[in-house]
Amino acid sequence: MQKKVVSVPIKDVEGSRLKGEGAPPSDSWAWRKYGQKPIKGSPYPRGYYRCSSSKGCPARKQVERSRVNPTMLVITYSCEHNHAWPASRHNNTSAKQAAAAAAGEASESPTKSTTAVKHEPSTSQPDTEPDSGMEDGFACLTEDSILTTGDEFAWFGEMETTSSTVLESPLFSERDNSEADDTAVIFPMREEDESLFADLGELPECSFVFRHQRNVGPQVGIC
DNA sequence: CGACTTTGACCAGCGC
DNA sequence: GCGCTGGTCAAAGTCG
Repeated sequence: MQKKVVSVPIKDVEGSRLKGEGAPPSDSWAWRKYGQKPIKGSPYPRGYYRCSSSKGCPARKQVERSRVNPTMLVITYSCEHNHAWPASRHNNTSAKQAAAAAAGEASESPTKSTTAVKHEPSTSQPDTEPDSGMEDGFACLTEDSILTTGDEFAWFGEMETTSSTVLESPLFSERDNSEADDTAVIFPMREEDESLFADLGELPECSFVFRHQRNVGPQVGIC
C-alpha cells in the first residue's frame, strides 16, 4: 500500500461548501463516503472515502481533523502499490463535498491559509522500490480511468507563502517532464504546523515534492 | 433512477 | 479468551 498524508486548512473546504466554488477541495477526484468513526483520543470523527472515479479504483482516503491544529484537516490517501495516482480528474464535485463535509463536522473557525504535507511510508508493506511511485506517476486508478485536466491541485498554488518552511521533493515532475525545471512550490507552515511534522523530518526515501507547473498547477506526489 | 450520505453492525488486529 | 479500536460493509434514506 502507498500512503500520502495531506494537511489542508479547513478554511478552504468550508469555502467550497458554503460558496460552492472558488475554494479548493482536498483533491479533484470523486470520492464516496463509506464510513465514519469516532477516533479515540480525538474529539473529531474520521471519515472514510473510497474513490468513485472509476470502477475498480483502489484509492481510498481518510479525512479527519488534526488534533494538534483543529483548523487543519488531515487527509490520508492510500492506494495499492501497483497502482498510480492519476494526474488529474475532471469531476471534483464529490471531492469538494467530502472535504466540506469533513470540515463541517467540527470547528467553524477557519484560520490563516496554510498547507502542509507530510509523507508516510507504509509500514505494512515496505517499499522495495522507493522511486517507483514517482516514475509511475500518481495513479491509484486503472489505466482507463486516467484523465487529464489543467486544474488538478491548482489550488495548491493559491496558498499563502508567508513562511520559510519548505517541503519539496521531485515527485511531481513526472506528469510532464518538459516542465521538470519549473520552480518548486513553497508551502508555508506555522509554528504549530512545524511542530506537528517535526518528527517527520527524517524521511530520506520519501520526501515530499510539490512542483508548480505553469498553467497546470502543482502536483502532489506519493511514494 | 442513479449516485451519494448516514449510521449501526460486523470483522480483524492487537494488547492484556 | 476478552475487550478495545480501527476499518469496512450494507441497508435505508436523501439528493439532483
